[in-house]
Amino acid sequence: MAGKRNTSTNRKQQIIDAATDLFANNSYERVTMSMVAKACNVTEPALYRYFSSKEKIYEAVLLSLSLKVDLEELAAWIKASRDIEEILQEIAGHILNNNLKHTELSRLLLLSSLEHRTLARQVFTAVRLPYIDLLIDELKRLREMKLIRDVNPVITARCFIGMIMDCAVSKNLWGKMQGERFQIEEVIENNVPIFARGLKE
Amino acid sequence: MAGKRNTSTNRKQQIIDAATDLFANNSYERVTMSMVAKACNVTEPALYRYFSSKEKIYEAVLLSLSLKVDLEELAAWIKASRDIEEILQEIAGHILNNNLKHTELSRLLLLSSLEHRTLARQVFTAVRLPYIDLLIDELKRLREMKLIRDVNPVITARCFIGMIMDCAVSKNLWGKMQGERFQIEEVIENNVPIFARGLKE
DNA sequence: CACAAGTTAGTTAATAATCATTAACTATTT
DNA sequence: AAATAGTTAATGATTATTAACTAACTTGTG
Repeated sequence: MAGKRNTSTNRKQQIIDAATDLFANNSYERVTMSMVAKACNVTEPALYRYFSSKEKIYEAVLLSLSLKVDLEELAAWIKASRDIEEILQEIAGHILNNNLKHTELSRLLLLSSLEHRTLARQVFTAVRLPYIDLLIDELKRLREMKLIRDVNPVITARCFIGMIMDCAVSKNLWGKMQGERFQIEEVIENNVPIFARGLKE
Repeated sequence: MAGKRNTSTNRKQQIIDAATDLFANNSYERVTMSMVAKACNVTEPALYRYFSSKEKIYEAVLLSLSLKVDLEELAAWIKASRDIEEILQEIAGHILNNNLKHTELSRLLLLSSLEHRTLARQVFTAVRLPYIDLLIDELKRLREMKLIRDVNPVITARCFIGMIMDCAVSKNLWGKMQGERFQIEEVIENNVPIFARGLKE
């Protein structure tokens, strides 16, 4: 009945992918090994060949997510700019389109940070903090050049990133509300300029 | 051994209170009937006299929360104002201090909307939507008076409320980050003016 | 006022389902 | 033949829920 076999690395990645999908839509405890196994077309004990526990699978999922956050390119691009609106635009676009284009990710991260207290910090650090730190630097830089007002860079950065992440989550979660459904582009186009204008001197 | 007995209404409220606390700090599946029972100093089957299932307890918790959102007073206050900054300030303050002063609540609501798909809409409607609708009206009003720019009121309102709710959640969740811990007042004082300035003509 | 009869609030003990994990074994690949 | 990828079947823990019973209140009637 069994037939073909998969290679170890393939299978491992398949498990992570399937688990990512599941954890993004259900809480940690609601995802069962049976669900993961079924999604991979194997039996539950097969999973234990690759991960010693459910917790380890979860950790692998988080790790694979944080690896995807690479801000090198974005940072380089941004540091050449002197316009806060352009900078915010780029950051928002990067969050919404590049890294969190699978919007499951933003859900997963929020969800995990809400329920797994110990992992929350690590998740936050891996995904949210890099953006915040980048923006803090930019705010300081522009402030020194007197291009923006004297705001608290830490609070402001946290707030802006939070706003964008909330958009990412809300969009798919609450979808059509008040009779209207919006595209990410519309949301950025409307909100980023508001924030940018408020920062300008 | 048994001794005193509690009245039905007292006990029911006690169960809801205890469950609110538990659901706010653990996900739905992580909260067990045993935990709820212990918190109420009764045995598990006793809970079934008041609620026919765990799900029903959860629903009762959500219901009791949504009942607490009363915007009458806030709405009256706000409609007298012609200053967008003042309006945003009041709304933010109301969210952060009045309704979500037990920050567990905001966690619980976010968490539940993230994992219980069916209840998500109902939770959203109960807690988030009233604020959004109120702000939409105000934005339209001020726009007609040419006091703010021509922005999409729905997107803008959603975004602002999302930003504030994210602050409420983030504050307690991630607490001290980047070496600094902020008070809600500081956060409002920094962010609301940015948003308000960006909206002004 | 008394007090039996019924109702309500609670208990202990059992049930059935689900879940993560392990043991022991088999088939496939190298 | 050695190593790897997978299986079936069992285990033990936890869980929500129910059954069967008991103690404490309430009420209607003499």
